[in-house]
Amino acid sequence: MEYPAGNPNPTYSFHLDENFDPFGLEQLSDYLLPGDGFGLDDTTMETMAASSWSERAHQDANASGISHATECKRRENELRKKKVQRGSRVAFRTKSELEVMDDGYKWRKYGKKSVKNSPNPRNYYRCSVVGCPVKKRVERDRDDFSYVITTYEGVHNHNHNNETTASFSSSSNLCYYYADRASNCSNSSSSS
DNA sequence: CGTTTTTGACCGGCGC
DNA sequence: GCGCCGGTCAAAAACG
Repeated sequence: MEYPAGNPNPTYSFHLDENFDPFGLEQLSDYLLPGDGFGLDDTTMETMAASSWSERAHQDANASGISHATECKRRENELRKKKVQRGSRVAFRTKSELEVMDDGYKWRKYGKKSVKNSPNPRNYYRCSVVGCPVKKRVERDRDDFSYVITTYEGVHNHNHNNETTASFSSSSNLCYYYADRASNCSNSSSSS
């Protein structure tokens, strides 16, 4: 699929320029939640972050019928392993009707899976540049379908191509990234 | 005709 | 072990 010129999603506010480059936020990604920790509002997220996802773990433990302690342990192991194996990881939650947003890179889809406890499928993409290790996942928020969760993994070993980044016009928007501290990167840009 | 999407198969980890 | 679950592969189809 070829992106239309400019940003296909007018409410998508993140830029790859000096202001906001998610790929430069490696230090934050150390605190990211494991995969199924998504789908929270910011209040819950803050609570969760403060308690090491204890709250969410509790919910999931109840849902799957295992003990809270076991679920917490599982999550800890998951996070630790992924930190070692995968390095940096950053997730965004964006209000959008479109799921695929132009972030300045070209992506090739390589998988699609339905995930447990969510009616929405998860899509897997890899950076089209050969040898580049970066992957991303895109899925709708299980709790609020008007939001899209995009998770980036890894760091590009090349520059983003300028053609697709050329013109960005974005209005103000909510865009949370999942880190130890909930950040509202609401951003209004008047550039065209 | 080269590249990307689609989609079921496959696989490895983990809980039981 | 077995089955579930999330992630990836790969062949064929679709695309432009």
